[in-house]
Amino acid sequence: MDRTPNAARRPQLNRARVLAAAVELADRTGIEALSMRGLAQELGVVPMALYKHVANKEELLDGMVEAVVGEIGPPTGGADWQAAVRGRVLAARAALLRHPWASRAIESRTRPTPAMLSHLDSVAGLFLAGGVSADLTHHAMHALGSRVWGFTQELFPAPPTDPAAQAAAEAAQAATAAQLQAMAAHFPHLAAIVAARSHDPGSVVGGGCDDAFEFEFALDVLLDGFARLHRAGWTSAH
Amino acid sequence: MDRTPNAARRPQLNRARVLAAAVELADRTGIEALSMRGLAQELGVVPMALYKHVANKEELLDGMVEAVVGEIGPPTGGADWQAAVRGRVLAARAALLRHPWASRAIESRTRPTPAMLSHLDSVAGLFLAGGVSADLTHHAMHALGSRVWGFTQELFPAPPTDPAAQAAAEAAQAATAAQLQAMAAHFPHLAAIVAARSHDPGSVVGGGCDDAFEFEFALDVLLDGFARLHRAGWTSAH
DNA sequence: ACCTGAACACCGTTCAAGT
DNA sequence: ACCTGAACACCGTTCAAGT
Repeated sequence: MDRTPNAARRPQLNRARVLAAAVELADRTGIEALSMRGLAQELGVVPMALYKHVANKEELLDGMVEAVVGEIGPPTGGADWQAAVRGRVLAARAALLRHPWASRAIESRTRPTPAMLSHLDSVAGLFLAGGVSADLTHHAMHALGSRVWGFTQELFPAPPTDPAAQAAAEAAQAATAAQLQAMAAHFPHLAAIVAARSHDPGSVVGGGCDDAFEFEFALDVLLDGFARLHRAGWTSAH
Repeated sequence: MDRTPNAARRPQLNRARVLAAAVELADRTGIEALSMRGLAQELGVVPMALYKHVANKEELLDGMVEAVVGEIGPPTGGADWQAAVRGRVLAARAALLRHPWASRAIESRTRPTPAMLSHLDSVAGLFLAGGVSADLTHHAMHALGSRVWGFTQELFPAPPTDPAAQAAAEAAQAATAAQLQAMAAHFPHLAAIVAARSHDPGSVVGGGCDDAFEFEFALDVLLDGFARLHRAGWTSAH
């Protein structure tokens, strides 16, 4: 058999293989470099062959997000609601850290996918199971925002997800002493708080901060705030 | 004079005119539809003419962000630090709401622009002037994240900034009764908290929530948390 | 049913040439 | 000094054709 040259060396294309290859390619080259044509080439196939398995590029990205969000796995019960939500958010973060492009892909979606809704539903369920009102849970979920996916838009601009460009950006970011002095002159308050940063004296902005610490600090401030409002019987008066 | 046909009807191109036209075009058509070629056409000029005034598209976007962040204006002093920071963040939000594409443009920057650094410096200055330690200020700024620009990645995916696509998305989002029941069956906790939303019973996800309320709710939870840590003499042990 | 080839309507950007 | 024209190396996607 092997009627076509392609079938001789490749298993038949299907949606799962297309999505897996797209995830792998994005892991390797960044989301900006991911194109239908490049993905087709990776699969040893002509670009139009992909369109039998995904309707268009938007649906490809939906499928990739679905795959990553699906990695989060089911919630582990037991703890109080504050610890349970914390654990689930950090599990989402762990999944996203494995795919640096994923936060950008999630941001670019214009509609939630089933796996996204399922994850949100499970987080909401942890609040409600802990006795938090639907009203407070609703506003708490909004306040978490993209933090329920394990990321947030950071204070300083994000480095590109393309690994090569990322290395270049980090090299460019290593500030000289002169640049540091110029910054201190123009932005004295920033210079003061940058001096108070947790780690890594080698870089000035963007790098040099402990991402995990900052993420958990903010998460805990929010969760403590929610707990306080819950204990006080808070309701939005609407 | 009027040597060229173009000079007869248009003032000479310069960086400010290019940036102003880009901002206006993005306001009207969305950031996704903004192209160097489209912008050139808007200005009655050939695409390559733009490259005398901006190095490339990235620098064009830098300039646009610079323009919007520059609209925030200088801080108003007087109040306690918590109110001062709150006011400044809401001023940033007001500027960004005038340009729906601006949050996406800020997200896409890989390096802070001078106006961005200046705004960050002014916010840091408000904390420090209120007696908050550089250490706590640093982590508080990280916790605010993109909220210092007046936006955050919301829980549900963002509608496209292109006004036409936005209208289409909203129409598609108006859920039928059947869809609502299906959602309640699959995602019971989401259904429960959506039912507790502030406003607008006509839509199910994404719409239907009071953006201003959610933004200020989260901002106040964070600011209250920072104030509490400040009063308790909190330090990160590093 | 699935893949291919050629084509269309776009991009950002370079280079050499005009005035 | 500033703008133009033609070209290059890309995009996503359509349509009609192959097997």
